[in-house]
Amino acid sequence: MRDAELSRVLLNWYETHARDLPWRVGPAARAAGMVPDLYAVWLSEVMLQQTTVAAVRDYFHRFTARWPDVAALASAEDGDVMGEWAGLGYYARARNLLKCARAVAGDHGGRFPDTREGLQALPGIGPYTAAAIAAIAFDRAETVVDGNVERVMARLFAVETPLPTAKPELTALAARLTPNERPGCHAQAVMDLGATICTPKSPACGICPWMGACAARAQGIAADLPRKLPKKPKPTRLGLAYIGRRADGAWLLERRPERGLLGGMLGWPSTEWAETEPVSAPPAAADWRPLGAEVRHTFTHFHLRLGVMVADLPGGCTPARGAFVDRHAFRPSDLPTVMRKAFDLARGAFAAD
DNA sequence: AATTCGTGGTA
DNA sequence: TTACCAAGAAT
Repeated sequence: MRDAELSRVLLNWYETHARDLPWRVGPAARAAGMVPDLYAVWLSEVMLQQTTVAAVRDYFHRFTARWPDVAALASAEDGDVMGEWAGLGYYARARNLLKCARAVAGDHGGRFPDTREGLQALPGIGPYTAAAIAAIAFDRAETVVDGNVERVMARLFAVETPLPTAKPELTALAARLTPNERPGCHAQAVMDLGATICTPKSPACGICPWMGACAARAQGIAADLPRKLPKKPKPTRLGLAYIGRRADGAWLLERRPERGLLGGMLGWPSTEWAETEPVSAPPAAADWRPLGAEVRHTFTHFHLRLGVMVADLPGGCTPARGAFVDRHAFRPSDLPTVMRKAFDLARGAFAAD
């Protein structure tokens, strides 16, 4: 099958199998002249970086309900945006989201650039996201290469070179298939194919529109591709978190530094997380007592075993670190997951109010 | 160029 | 329980 033929077959499949997503204008509506909302496309693409559709859905609805457009988001408080992002992970995305919104509102007259190059100059928009927005929102013939596309191309053309070495080769193959007609639908079609048919494990080759053309399928190695370089083992780090409540019910919390792990997020004051036994570092003088249990949490590159210390803090308490958050202002949902897990473990240790 | 950066679902 | 994986970007 020629490249143009492959693209046509895929687009036909997409007409009837496109997933219905909140931020998407489907192929029928698009053919009728509907255009996706640029803000929705940008927001969803950033949220979808290394994140599943299922995890993104509710966050997308909450963000768009609270901040309906880029101007509203640009005017938001940092802490509100970080709190709304809490639990979704990769928090640099939220910091860059705000930087990007403010750059668009301030430097670009409230309009996103309409080219891949212009988009990629913005914070948090890399090669994938720039191409995706250009293709989906502006219907430009840009080649979108995400994990789905890499997998689909590796199988369709039986590329046995392991990732990430194979990335340039897979990008070139994907570019070959990018049509000048309806490139936005094409980009979403390849990704939908990867997400629903050409899945990482046990791909549904039997119902794949590209079954007849797939080289890996012909060789019986579809499920073995793409090959990947072995990854490094994750070490285990140890730490202690301090969860303190003042007599009036206020909680002692700390805004984490902008850079690094959980950067910009609210959290419990804590020791360093290292592979050695943590050195005690209570944020305020009090009778800290250990909980009987610890939080186990796995980050991208290490496992964490987080011990939890709790204390009732006196009314006139002046902490060395962190600040008190009023009991009514504190929302556990503002915390990143590891901190919320610690709170869930500890809350029973405090007297009910 | 290699590291860093989250989380929840799944086998 | 463990390891793998997902619409990657920044440094």
